[in-house]
Amino acid sequence: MGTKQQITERISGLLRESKLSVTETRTKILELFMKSNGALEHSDFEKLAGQSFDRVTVYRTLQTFLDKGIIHKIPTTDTSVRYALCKSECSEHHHHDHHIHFKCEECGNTICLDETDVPQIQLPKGYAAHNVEVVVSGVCKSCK
Amino acid sequence: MGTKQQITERISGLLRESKLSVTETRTKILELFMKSNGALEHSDFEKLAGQSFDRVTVYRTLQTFLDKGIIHKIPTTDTSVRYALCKSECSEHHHHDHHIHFKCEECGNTICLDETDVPQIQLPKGYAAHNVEVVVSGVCKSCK
DNA sequence: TTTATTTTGCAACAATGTTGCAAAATTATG
DNA sequence: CATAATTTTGCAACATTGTTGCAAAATAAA
Ligand SMILES: [Zn+2]
Ligand SMILES: [Zn+2]
Ligand SMILES: [Zn+2]
Ligand SMILES: [Zn+2]
Repeated sequence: MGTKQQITERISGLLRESKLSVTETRTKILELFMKSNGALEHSDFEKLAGQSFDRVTVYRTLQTFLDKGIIHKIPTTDTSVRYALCKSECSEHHHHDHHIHFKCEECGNTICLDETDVPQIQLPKGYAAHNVEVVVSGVCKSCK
Repeated sequence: MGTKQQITERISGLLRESKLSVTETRTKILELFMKSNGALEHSDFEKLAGQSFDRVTVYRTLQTFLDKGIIHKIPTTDTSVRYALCKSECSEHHHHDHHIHFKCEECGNTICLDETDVPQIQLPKGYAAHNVEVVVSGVCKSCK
């Protein structure tokens, strides 16, 4: 992972590449993403940081990161929305997250399985697929 | 589909099989599901019926139908939750919805593709899969 | 019909998400 | 570095969504 100093510089670079001002909140939120090994949901940010963020700022920050292709959303069957860091291939107008997601029923953690490709889906005639989202639930490595 | 009379009787039967009282609200909500060819989200119910339901009753009704295996949830990347009727194989303690879902980017409609099986997913070592959710987005038959 | 049980609707509340705007922070410029 | 231009933040106020307790109403059982 590197030293705290190196991470901070990596984050600054990432923000500047996306033409975003380097601010304290954005830096801290990206740090949280990098430290956590899973997806985060909105309520996590206000807790995880110890310090409490302004809710509005968090909403706006996440939206900005989505727009810039820094993070992506993971579908759920509850009302929460989960977010995870994108890989470097994602950019402002194009997400390239060709991986599936796994949600552990034990620990509740949701992770990106970057090495697992999304499957080909044979749709009925007349349907055109642009994007395929796969979320597998079960028991993860650590909880087994 | 059958006459209105037949549908009402079918609904009564369904409710009684699930050991639920046959009430006006439950009947109307099930009618909406049967009439609509796609998934419904919470806000749909209060509009679609013309008449306005009590919000609390709708929440409780949907939760009851979920518990009894009458409807299932469909994952989304926004905060809304979508629901669709289960096939007859689903029961109180076991859902058997082995199909994928399709969300049209044009009309916004979400439908169950009952004839399309969920794919086999090869997970990394150490992960156990219990359930696989697939949501394909694109352009549907009608919008093509 | 009467009684027992379940369901509903209301009120009150809690949680989540949005908007406008002035103050603060960051970045660009000379 | 100092100043100006731009972007971001935090607050207030509001809107939407979801939850709980409880008495009244509806349904089912006797
Ligand atoms: Zn786990
Ligand atoms: Zn991911
Ligand atoms: Zn369509
Ligand atoms: Zn379905």
